[in-house]
Amino acid sequence: MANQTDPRRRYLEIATHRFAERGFHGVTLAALADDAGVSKQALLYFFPTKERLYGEVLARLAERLSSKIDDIDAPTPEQRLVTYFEAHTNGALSRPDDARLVIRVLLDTDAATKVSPLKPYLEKLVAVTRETNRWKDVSREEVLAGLYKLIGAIQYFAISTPALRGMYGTTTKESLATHFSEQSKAAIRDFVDCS
Amino acid sequence: MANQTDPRRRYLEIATHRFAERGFHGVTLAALADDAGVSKQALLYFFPTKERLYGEVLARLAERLSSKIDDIDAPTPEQRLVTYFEAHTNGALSRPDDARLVIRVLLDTDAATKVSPLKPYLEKLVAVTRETNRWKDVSREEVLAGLYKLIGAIQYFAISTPALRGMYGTTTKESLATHFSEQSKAAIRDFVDCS
DNA sequence: CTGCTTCCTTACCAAATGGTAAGTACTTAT
DNA sequence: ATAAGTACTTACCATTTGGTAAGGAAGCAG
Repeated sequence: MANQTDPRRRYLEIATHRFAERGFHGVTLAALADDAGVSKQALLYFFPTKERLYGEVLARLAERLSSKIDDIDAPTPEQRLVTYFEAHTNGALSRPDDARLVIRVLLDTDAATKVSPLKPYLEKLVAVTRETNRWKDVSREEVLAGLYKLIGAIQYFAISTPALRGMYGTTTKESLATHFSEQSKAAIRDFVDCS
Repeated sequence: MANQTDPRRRYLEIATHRFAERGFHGVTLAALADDAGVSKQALLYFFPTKERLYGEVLARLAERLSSKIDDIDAPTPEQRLVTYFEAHTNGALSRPDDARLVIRVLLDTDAATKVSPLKPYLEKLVAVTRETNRWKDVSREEVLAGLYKLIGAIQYFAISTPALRGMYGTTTKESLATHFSEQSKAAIRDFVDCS
């Protein structure tokens, strides 16, 4: 596996997990190095600064988000959307790192930031959605608002799972996740072809 | 106004804003002191550590969240819910500090954290919801999952507004907010009395 | 006037943090 | 055999960080 042979990539994966978990300011180079079992300078050999390392983590995130839309192979736009959203829901609930990173990016982005790593992903989602019959003639803004309502709920729940486990225990959290998953799938179908 | 006479409270309000904006690790005591126009030690006079200051910020947040449910005066549980959610949507979109704080708490809470400042708020929401006819005989888990879907979308959009303004400009962001607000209100009514 | 409380100041400090400099072991190409 | 590149290491450093110590001005009670 590449983890064993490509140190640069390995460090990026460790950093992705930690930044997702604790945010940019909550992570130190020393902690990352410790995670990887190397010295700080092993990281600085590949990434000149902490900011640049974080930047690469976000660039890879953007790439993953976009490619998960592109890689879907389904005959109709409607099926593409449903397939994507269901996969996204399952993925976010079982491995919430990307959802956490996305939300951290949104939290840390102020109005002065003109370029966001999330923009291509959002644009792509809007484009795919507007290929469906239901959303064909709807304004970009209205489509994006609808997408936000759907994705927002999923992302929000996904990042809450550790907190829910802490508050209610594992079994209750599992039950919540099951209910949420079902309700989300209904919402997805509703989004794609209702009314 | 109390801002002029009660320095402790004034510091708490400044801290609330900054912690919402940048997170616990993204804020330094020196920056807060600078915001307030005093020295670091002015803050440490009232709050022994940064952690305790943050703890008080979160305690006040929890108090605000709960009281916003309690303070609503409406004849039926259904109306209470609709009133609450619509006020919450408007509030979150116009002043997203609390939404940001809530999401930061969720992000920073791991499964080991048994006590969350958000728990009383969630419990209260579940209780009010289960007073309605629609949710009367539904399990707590299913109710909470439904609430999450509704609130999650609103919170997620609320914290995104600066990023959306940065990506698309003020006018598009306003248009998005209007569409989102409308769609949310429909979802609220749907949640309370549909099917 | 004195003593007490409130709210703040300057001076200081140890630890942590991001980052630089210089050197080293191992592999690969010539 | 040697030069060059890869992937590190230890040693070090300036700055920032949360926090301590000590003291002082303003208001107010006796």
